[in-house]
Amino acid sequence: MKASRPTIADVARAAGVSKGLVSFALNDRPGVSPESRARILAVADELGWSPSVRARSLSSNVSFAVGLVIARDPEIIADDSFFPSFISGVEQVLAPRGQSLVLSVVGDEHLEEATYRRLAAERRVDGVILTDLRSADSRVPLLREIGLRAISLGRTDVDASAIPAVTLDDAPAIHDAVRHLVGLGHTRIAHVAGPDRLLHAARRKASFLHAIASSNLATPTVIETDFSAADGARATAELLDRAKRPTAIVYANDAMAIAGLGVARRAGLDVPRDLSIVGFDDSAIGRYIEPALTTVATDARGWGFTAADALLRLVEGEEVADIELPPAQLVVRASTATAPSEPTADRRHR
Amino acid sequence: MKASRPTIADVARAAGVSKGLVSFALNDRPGVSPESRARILAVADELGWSPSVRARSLSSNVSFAVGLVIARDPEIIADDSFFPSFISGVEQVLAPRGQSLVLSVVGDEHLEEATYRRLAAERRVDGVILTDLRSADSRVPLLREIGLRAISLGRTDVDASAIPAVTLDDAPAIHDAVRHLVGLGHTRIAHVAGPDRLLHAARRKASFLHAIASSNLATPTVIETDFSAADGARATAELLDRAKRPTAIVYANDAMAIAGLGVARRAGLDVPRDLSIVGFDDSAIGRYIEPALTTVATDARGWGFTAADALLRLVEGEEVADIELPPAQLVVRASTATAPSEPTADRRHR
DNA sequence: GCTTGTCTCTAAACCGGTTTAGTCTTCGAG
DNA sequence: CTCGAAGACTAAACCGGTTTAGAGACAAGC
Repeated sequence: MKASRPTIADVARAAGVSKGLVSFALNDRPGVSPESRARILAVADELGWSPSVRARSLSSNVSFAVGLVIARDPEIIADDSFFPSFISGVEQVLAPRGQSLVLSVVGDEHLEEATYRRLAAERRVDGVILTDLRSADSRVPLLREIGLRAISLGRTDVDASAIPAVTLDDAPAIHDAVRHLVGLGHTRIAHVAGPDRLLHAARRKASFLHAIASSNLATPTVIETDFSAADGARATAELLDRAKRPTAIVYANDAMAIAGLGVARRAGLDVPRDLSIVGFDDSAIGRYIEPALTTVATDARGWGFTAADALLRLVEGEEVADIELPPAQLVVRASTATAPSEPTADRRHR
Repeated sequence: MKASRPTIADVARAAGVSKGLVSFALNDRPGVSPESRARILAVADELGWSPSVRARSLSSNVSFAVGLVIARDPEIIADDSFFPSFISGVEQVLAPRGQSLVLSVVGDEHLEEATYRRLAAERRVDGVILTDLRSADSRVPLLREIGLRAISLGRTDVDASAIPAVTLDDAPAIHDAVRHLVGLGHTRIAHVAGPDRLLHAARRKASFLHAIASSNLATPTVIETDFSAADGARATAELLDRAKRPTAIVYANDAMAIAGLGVARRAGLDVPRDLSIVGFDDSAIGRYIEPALTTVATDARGWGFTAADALLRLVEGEEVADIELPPAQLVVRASTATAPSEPTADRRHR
């Protein structure tokens, strides 16, 4: 009539063996006779024994959990469909392996370092997944200092060998997007980019600029944003206000593209007749708005899956090499069309 | 030159006292002279000591973590802006108190029970926050069975006293929305509801029906969905296909409202001239689309904050009573307007 | 002077596992 | 027949904290 759950000692007593042997048997380690092993497992099962992570963590110096620290304004996370999909991919790996995900959302980057330090000091997690890499990211030396293993989404520019990366190449899709627009006759194509300090945002921007250059177009306008719908709207308004406004805009995420579409419409423009719009993310909403959003699909779920799997392998001591996922794909829908003939350029404003 | 971090024993040795006394001093417990306490704290600080949650958890039988299990398809979470805001509110309470959030995204409800059981069996968390309550929710008896403390978002219909609830009343805002539409001359107002088995979705539907009834309108059409943008689009198409199509639609979330707007547009309708649309969530994107979405704002962040705070108090043994948050608020923007005069009802379809 | 009580502190048990050192059998090789 | 090695198993240490029982010092009360 024990109130609390059975411990390994209870199992040992019931099976008539020592604690140590039970531990061996339960962990599939050699040195246990087949009969004893079977009996121990049977008894453990009968008693409804299950291991206490607490005890196991303490003695084996392993947390059986991985961390994910997201340093973004919650509103921006909400606008972005990346994280939910990403996290579900991570879970898909963790759950069957008995691991947990410790999530921290820290709002601003100043609390970030403290959060990683706490995770490491308290030994809450065995490793972390690094997202939203920044240029000269201070987390790379920080993680080394506090001895926390990590996998990064995209390669860091600090010390590429320090942290294994799972990469997903945006460039081909962005080139395709620009080529697609150029093919439709667009020559003034602008880019509403993410924060320049975020490597992936910078990389998308660079890919964009490169694609424009290789199409022999003039240097385009690029406006930097914080990835929020609000900032996407502001950037769009700014672009449309220009004397020679762009006839196409490539956004760094769907939320901004959708907000931009709203702004364009309010400015009296028809999308895609007067303005073509390309998003990035392939969010569900983009498929249903009118016009349906031409966008770039990245496999966020697969990214989470792969990163989590790599991290667990890393934590278990395996050497993990960088992993390259299939590149992002351009999805052409209805928000892009033939460029307007020149005169149209003045139908703007009110 | 110790490689690993200092333990309480190191501090004790350095301060010339016993382990036990160090523990007392660090936990602000009586029975330590002021001088000893000061010295111990100074030494601990100097050595850079920080507690190991692992050890602390094992000996004190407390996990210092709370769980959140989300049983939804990841795509639906991505469409929904609730969880990111909610989680950031939760973090705001947890982080300063040294607690962690263990997140599980389980995709479908069948894995849910196993997840809770695992969380409890492994003693990963001290309590959980229950979201997306269902009618006759099996988690209520389950949590009792496995002895996991919990706070629920909204009151359960199983045994209201079993789990303290943090409630946020949608009804006034939904009544306001209906009144607002009725005031604009609408008489055929439909509702695109969430899954009926979700209590909050059912409650929103009930509020809607009640508001319609008290406005003396005929029983309206209600279509049930799974909350996804895709299903919102389907429901909208179905509504617009009816002989007597509604002139206004109240959606159970913004994602569906936005998808519905796209469908309406594709059907050749102008929003809000031919069809008024009301969302629910006050997502950022809704503010920027054209027309800007009339919607209902709920304080997801505050909900997370309050629920997490209540849960921690509960875990510490305090009696926690139900907490009622300020009700949701209708936000009128541009997607609602005067009802079209009757003939308009036939401009639909292609 | 002796008891009682309070304060400060130590030693040791404890939480529930893992791991190491070492004992006891058994069996094959020489 | 003896020795060595392998296999099965036990006892005990250990992880890093918390908590309890109790020791010693000292002051107050009778």
